Amino acid sequence: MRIKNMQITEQNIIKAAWELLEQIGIEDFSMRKLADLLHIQAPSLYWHFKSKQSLFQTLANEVAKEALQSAKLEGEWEEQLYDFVAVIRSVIGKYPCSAQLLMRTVPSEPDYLVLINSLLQILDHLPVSDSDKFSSVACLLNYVIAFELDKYEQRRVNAAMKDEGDGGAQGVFLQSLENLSVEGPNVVRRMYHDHLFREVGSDNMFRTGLKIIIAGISQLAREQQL
Amino acid sequence: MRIKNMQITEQNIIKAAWELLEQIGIEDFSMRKLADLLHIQAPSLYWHFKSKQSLFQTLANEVAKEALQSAKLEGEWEEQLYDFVAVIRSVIGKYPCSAQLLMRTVPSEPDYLVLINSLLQILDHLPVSDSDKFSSVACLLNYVIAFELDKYEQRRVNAAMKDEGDGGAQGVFLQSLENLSVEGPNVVRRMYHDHLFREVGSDNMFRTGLKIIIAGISQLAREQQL
DNA sequence: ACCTGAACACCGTTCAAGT
DNA sequence: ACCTGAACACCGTTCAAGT
Repeated sequence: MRIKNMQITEQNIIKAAWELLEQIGIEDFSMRKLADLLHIQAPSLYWHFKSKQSLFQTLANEVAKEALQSAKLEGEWEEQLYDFVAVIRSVIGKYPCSAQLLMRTVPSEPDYLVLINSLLQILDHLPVSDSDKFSSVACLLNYVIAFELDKYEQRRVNAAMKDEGDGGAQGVFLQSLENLSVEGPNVVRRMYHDHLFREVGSDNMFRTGLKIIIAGISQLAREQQL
Repeated sequence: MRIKNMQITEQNIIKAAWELLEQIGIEDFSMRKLADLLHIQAPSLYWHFKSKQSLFQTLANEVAKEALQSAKLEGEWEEQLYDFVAVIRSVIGKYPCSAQLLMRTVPSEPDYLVLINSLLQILDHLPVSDSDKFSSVACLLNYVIAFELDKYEQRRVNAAMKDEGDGGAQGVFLQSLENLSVEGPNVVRRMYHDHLFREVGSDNMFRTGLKIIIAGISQLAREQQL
């Protein structure tokens, strides 16, 4: 007996799934817990989605869809690319665990394909081979997904190390940081002491990486033109 | 009773783990199956490794260690970077599922830190901020890991779609490819028809992406110098 | 020091049966 | 058409007990 006789539809399964991802993360996400949240039994979910994987695919596709809707394509191709990827990032930031979902999803869902197509369109007039365009788009997409993934991992690790003493993972990390047997300067340690690790996932770092890739694509086009 | 009285050591647990990853992939990897392969009971593994995650961390660290050993640092910084990342890629290709292992591992293991340090050292003399150096290295590392990950996914999906008719995932994919409701040219479809998707994971694509990022870093340094 | 047996608290998924 | 109960074949991990 369901509370308030609420209808179980694909749409509110999806809504509950986002909620659950928000609450417990993707590692602990289970079909049983999702069913609990909806006040139904776990096997019922399988009438609406043929597997957990296909539910995840649907969620990933929703992210792609929203990114597409939020995109505004204006200005030069560099600007278009920059803004589009920034939009993708903000959408990934909005939906919990969406970077992981996109990462483990093969881009076969329709909206994901349209997203890739839109990125390819921006580059289509550049004087480079199709193969190079493809590489460029893959590079950009991987970048934004991996960036948000790292951020998530960083937060998770920080949270886990929060209440530990010197014997914990934090202590081990600091120790190996100090004792790195490297020839030449211990650059990592220097950066750690400059609190640079706190910047992981920051807007500033995001922009830098994105600028690197776009400048690289630009250079590729320049070389072809000769 | 173990065959041939073989000693169970961390080293041969690790060896067996690589074997198991090779045989069944990371999705189906389990501590019980690993124990079977070693002819011991699953709980015995927990005397040597405190968790599955820590075993995976150790494996990831081995990959970093080998990449470090294989690296030869010669030439200009662009060349050093290019060669180093290429070496990392070849090592990832050698160890089964190592891209996934690196992806889900936070770089706290010593050799992984040394690896990052080595990459940072290559950039250390460039006239850019520490933050930019850090972004650059993160960009490169994410690139090579994501590249090999995509390749693995692509193979997995292709294998799964192998023996399916029009009704299967392949049919669905082709259909949505044809029917993409896009404004402007369907670039994705064009590329598919040019067999460009088969190139995913190719050496050629790898080089292109790597060149893009390194050219981008180069540009960053040039801008700072003014 | 190193290993096992039994158990705990979970999974994803299937399927006959219910309404 | 949509949902449930019971079950299958698994997981990771703990822990008292054995040698």
